[in-house]
Amino acid sequence: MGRSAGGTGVRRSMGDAFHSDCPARMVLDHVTSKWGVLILAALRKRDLRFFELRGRIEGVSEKMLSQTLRMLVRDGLIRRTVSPASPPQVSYGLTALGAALAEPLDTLLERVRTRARQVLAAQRAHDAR
Amino acid sequence: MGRSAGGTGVRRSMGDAFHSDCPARMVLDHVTSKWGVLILAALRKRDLRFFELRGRIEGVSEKMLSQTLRMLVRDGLIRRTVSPASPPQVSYGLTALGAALAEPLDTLLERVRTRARQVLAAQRAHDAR
DNA sequence: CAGCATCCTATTGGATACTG
DNA sequence: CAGTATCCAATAGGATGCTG
Repeated sequence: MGRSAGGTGVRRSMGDAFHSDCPARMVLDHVTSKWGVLILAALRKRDLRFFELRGRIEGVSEKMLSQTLRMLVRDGLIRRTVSPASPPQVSYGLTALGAALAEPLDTLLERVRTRARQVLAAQRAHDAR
Repeated sequence: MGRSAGGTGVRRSMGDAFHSDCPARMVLDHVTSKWGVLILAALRKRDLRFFELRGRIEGVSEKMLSQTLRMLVRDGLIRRTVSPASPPQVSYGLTALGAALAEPLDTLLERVRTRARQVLAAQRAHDAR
């Protein structure tokens, strides 16, 4: 059966889909979400503003950027700071909690980058049969 | 523009959606996929058979397990070994390439586990407003 | 045991347009 | 600049049933 009748109406925002039981699984999904990884890794070097993030993370839409940012801020992994100015200035940075998770993610990212070609080669070899 | 006309018929299996340009992004998505993380981390200790993986990774369906496994094998991150026996015996293990990526993933997983409660607390604090 | 095929829904996420 | 809202398409992924 499952939620054949559309569920009992629980309608949370994002990523809380079915983690009511295992919190770790929820955090993992937030953190390894398509844009979450890239955002967390990008913020390791220094705090960044919205448009800086958008520029650094290729292919992200404003919608997904703000949506993911909101989620990670709620999770306490990212801190949002607003400086009162005429052109609004908002910057995002890692909290201690966020930094602890961003570190292995950044390591992963580096390793993925240096090995992407090998994976491509493996795929071609595999498909050759 | 984009794929308004349904694309030119390119129909690959999984995860290759729109990574024709950036291989690293594709690898990242495979590796941080919902079940990919868990599979890679689970195989760090030792090789496991299909049913062992299914047992260790709570909530995974056979479909997603075999689908993700197939993808990771194609990527050259996981090695699939078949022992000829009357009840078929297939075991999965990390390749050197897979191990390099599984390590930071496992670190991430550990950190997520120990910090899940803090995230939950942050969410509650955030929602209180 | 170790899977694959089919059917179907929920979630992801892109495009576009608008706001403080 | 820093978003939000709406609409819509693609995909992830669960349920179920079958096979070597």
